[in-house]
Order: sequence, then C-alpha cells, then structure tokens
Amino acid sequence: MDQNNQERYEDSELYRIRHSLSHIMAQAVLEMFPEAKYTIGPPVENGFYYDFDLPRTLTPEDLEKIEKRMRQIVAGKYDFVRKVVSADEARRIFANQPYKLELINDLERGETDEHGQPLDEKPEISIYTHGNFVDLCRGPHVQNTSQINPSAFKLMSVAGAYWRGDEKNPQLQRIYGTAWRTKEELERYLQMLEEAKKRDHRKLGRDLEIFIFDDEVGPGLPLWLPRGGVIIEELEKLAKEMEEQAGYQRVRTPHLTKEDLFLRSGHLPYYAESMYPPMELEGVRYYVKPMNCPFHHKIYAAKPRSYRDLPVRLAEYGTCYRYEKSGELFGLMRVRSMQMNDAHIYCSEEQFEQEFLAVVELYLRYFALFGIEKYVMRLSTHHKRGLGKKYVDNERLWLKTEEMVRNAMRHGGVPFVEAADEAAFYGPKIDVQIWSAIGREFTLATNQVDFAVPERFNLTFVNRHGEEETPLCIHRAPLSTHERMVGFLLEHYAGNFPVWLSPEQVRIIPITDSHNEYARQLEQEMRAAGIRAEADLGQDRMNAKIRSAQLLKIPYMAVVGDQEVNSRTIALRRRDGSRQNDVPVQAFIEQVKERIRTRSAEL
RNA sequence: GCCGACGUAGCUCAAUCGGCAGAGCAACCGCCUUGUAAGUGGUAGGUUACGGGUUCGAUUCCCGUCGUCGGCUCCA
Repeated sequence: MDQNNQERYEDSELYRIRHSLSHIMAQAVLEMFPEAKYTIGPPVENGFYYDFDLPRTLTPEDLEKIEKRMRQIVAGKYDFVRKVVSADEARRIFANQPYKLELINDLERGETDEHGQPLDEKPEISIYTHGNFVDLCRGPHVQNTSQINPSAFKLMSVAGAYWRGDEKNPQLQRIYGTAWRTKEELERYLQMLEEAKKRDHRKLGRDLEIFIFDDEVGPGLPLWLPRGGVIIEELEKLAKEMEEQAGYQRVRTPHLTKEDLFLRSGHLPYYAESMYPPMELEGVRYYVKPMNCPFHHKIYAAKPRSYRDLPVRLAEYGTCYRYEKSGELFGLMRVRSMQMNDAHIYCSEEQFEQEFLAVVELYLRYFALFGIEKYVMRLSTHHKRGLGKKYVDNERLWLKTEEMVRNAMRHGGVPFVEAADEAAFYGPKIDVQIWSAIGREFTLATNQVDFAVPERFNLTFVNRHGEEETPLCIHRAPLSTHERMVGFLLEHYAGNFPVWLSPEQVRIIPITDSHNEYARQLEQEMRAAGIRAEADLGQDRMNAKIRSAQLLKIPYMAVVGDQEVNSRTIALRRRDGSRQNDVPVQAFIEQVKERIRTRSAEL
C-alpha cells in the first residue's frame, strides 16, 4: 500500500504524528488527574499508547473526555521543542515522577532503554515540551501540533499493562489510540478491523460448524464437530504421506506418565508452570503430558542404536495438555488440549545440518501447498540471565547449537530474523511466526534443537569407531497443532477451504422434490467416488438451499431439475458464484477427484 | 494469573426509572412444487451464566463464583 515502504517506520511522518499524540494524550490525562504518574508512551503498529499510574480506573466516558481535550490541544498549534538536558536537570524536572526517575537513572547508567532493553551506547537525555507539558523523550515529533489531523485519530481501549512488561511490577493503565494522516485513512483502518472480525476463526468456527467450546467441559478444551473432524483427518493424512516419504516412523505413546519421567526430562524443573497438577495413586504421582518428547526418547532408547540406524525419525500426532493461564486462552489458537504434528529426529552432529534443513524445507512445501505467504522465520536463542532458570545451564552448548542453526539456515539460503531470550528450555529453535485475523502474533510451525535432554536420558549410538556417542535431537512440528493450524487456516482461507480440505465438498440441490431420487443417486455415486457429497432433501425451496450451502462455504453446488435428470447432468454452481450448466455427472466427478488428489487450490 | 468490559432462546439482538422477558433467523408440524443467496402459515423453545444479598417486587442495584472478550504476562 505504501509506495516508499523502504522508509523505516521510525523515520516516517506517521511515526512522528503518533508519537506526538501520545504526548498530547499524556497531557490530557495529567490535566484530568494532576496526581497521575506517567511512564512511557511509544508509537506502535497502527497508533500509539501511553501507560499511566492513576488514582482510579478509567471509564469509557473518561476516554471520550480525554479524546475531546486532545483535539483542543491539537488545535492550539503548539510547537514541539526538543532540549538536551543533564541527568540532574532531568531529575529536577521529573522530581515527582518516580517512573521517569527510574528511566533517567537507567539512561544515565547507559544500560537500558525505556522498555528495559539493553543499549549499545550511552544515550543523550532529551526532553520534549509542547505548551506547558514536558516529557522525557528521545523523539522525534512533529514540529507543531497543527501537523496533526484532529479527525484522523481515535482512542480505542484501556488495558492493564505491567511496568516494563514484568508481571512482578505494578500494573499500569494503558490507553491505546489509533492515528493516521487523514480521516479517510482512519476510516479505512476501522473498516479493516470490522472485516477482520468476520474472518476471526472464533466466529467462522461456529458459523461453519467446525468446533465449539462448552463451559461445562472447560476453557481451552475444544470440542471438534463433525466438520472439524474432517479437516483434522485430512491434515493427518497429509502429514502421514509427507512423513512417510521423508523417512519417519510412526509411534504412539500414552497421555499419562509417572513423575520420574518428567523429572528426568527436565520438564518438572523448567516447565512445571505449564503442566496440569499431578494425580496421585498408590503413592505414585502421575502427570498428563505437555509434550511427547520424553516418550520418544524412551522409544529411541528401547534398543541399542548404531550410526548406521541414524537418523531415527519418530513421529506421532500426540495429544498434549498444558495449563495455560486463564487469560492467555484464545479461541483455537491458544488452548489447553492440543494435538501436535510432532516428531523427534535423532541424528549425529554431522547429520544435523542436512536434517535441520530438510525440516525447514518440509515447512516450505506445506506453506506453498496452503498458499501461506505472510510469515517470518525466527531464530529464537537463549539469554544469559535465564541460564539455570528458563534454560538448561550450559552456555557453551547453547552458543554452539545456536551457531549450528544459524549456519544451517545460511547454507540453505533461508531468510530469518533472530530473537534473543525466546528459546525452548532445552535448545534454540526456528519458529514460524504468523498473524491472526485480528493481528495477534503466533508461532505456527516450530523446529527445535535439543542438545540437553538426550544426555539426561543417556541416549547413545555406537559410532563407526565403536564408541558411544550422544545424538542430537530435533523436535519439529511443521503443521503446528491441529488446534492452531485449523484456527489459522480458517482465517487464512476466510472459511473458503480448498476442495480437499472442505468438510463437505458437494451439496446436491434438487429443484423440486420430484428430483429427490436423482439427488440421492448422485449422492451415492459421488460418495462411492470418495467425494464428501450431501443431498439436501429438506423442505426449503431451491433458493434457500443454495443460500444455506453458500453460507457453509461449500465449494460446489450441484443443482438438479428435470433437464439434469433427463440428460444425467448437473447444473454446477461454485462457491464463488460462477455457474456451468449441463455438466455430465461423470466429468464432474472426475474433475473433483482430481482436485482432491492433487490438493489443488483451484475451485 | 493480573487490569478492565461483558454474559438474555441454538444464533443475532430488544426489554423506559426496579414492575407479567420479546423479535428475526434456526428447529419442529403443515401448505406451496419451485431453475441459482431467505416462498408461506403455525407450534415449541427461558431458573435472564451460577450462588448469595438489598427490595413488596431484581434481566435491571450490590457481593462472590464461573465463562467470554480487549490488553499485559506467557506460548504450539
């Protein structure tokens, strides 16, 4: 959409407008609550926010007042004036603002920026003033508030947010706003949000009868309806085909295990927070599994392995349970029971690069099949401060495996970004990041290196010199979990699944009930050909039947009347509204079968 | 888990100031026999999420629990 998308956001006019509006909002809030403490307020993707420590909770009416006052300030045509100050001067100016003082102290030490991120060099301390409002800020801003369009911004919501993003810190009130250059841009953005809601998998999942949640079953525990069940079956079929070709072997493992296994694997020391509490029977504690890996390790260890056997690739669509905190649940994208497209690859160090890349290539094949284009591959690495807490305590191995992954990606020519402090507890990983309809970021596929756990399980193979060696383990889930994958695909396709994934592929619609018999015959014929077809023999008129099929986003409607009965044809209506009359039944069946066989994206 | 908002029929949503809880769609029973997005008449459907409290009387006000949503934290 943007001609000059080469320009960094930080350098853009929009960034300055949003940043300035966040100051103006802070001014309005401080006028309303003179005792308020203000913290930070940066521009974000579609607007800006500001975090405040306030004497009371904000109401929607407050937002209206604040927004109104902001318009007045904008109309006041104030200049934004930058001034570099010493740390002492800054401390004097913000003497009553504890959060600002903390920021100033950190800046003075040259350690961290306003988000608590480490800084490379010691920064200048600057303040920006407009009118009588002053804020600690590095800018940039508009020169004058007249450069802000008063009808191109809107305050959106209030939310809780921890000071410096740490849940141990006090919780602040964050006001989100959106801001654009023109009123039209704002309206377009608001309309886009409306459109996104229609694509939301939570809405589509209900409308298309894919899944439900039931209060009595529990939060984060989805029930797959028959139509959702079909999609899952198709995904598993796909995974099994691909994995068989790629040399994986399928295994099956229980949902429960004794405590000992998760002590050995390190899940209890590093991952207990996300696990359901244990159940105790006859003095033994059992846990429901949050991951499949320990079981696969046991299968690997079930017999002696030679270097000739490697790589060993064990695959399982395993069902796992994780106790996600209640506020973290989000439709199908974040649940408590999930089935993972899981596999563990045990290989030697020499085999690592090839195996790792083969997994990345597998992702790319899947993504091409689904037409997924908007994603980012992210190398998630450890952070020193988490060693022994979030991460297995062996810095040398962390650095080594991270470099192995980096090299594999570079040699494979696969672009990626790096994110520190995002690794799994047992090793670095390549995550594939995607965005939900409403803009939330999720990891879809993942490819993780485990340098720690094979040793804990005493996994070995005998190398060509007759010595015992510890294999590396790659954990991978290219198709994510069924839950997140189906949630994502619902939004990705906006419910218009390709034929092979469509829960119902053909809806047969008789024009009057005298054509019911023919419709029934067609249904049988198509089903015999492996097509998911259903004849609609209900009381509705043809038009109503077409409408229901259309609302369920069924790819093909076969409308049949006298003409079709006589010539053994169908009148084809596709989901996109296109039509084709007099299609011979056999020709139609063959074409649909071909689309299914090739998993074609074509309608 | 934390902050805030919300919770009425399967779905979408009404119900003035505290005064008998309502509509459309869907479902069910009929009539119509129809050519590409809703033919038509009727019937049924509710402990207003749950549990307390205030009140002559609570969907409405208060408290608690559960759930959902927007964020934060966390994550496949």
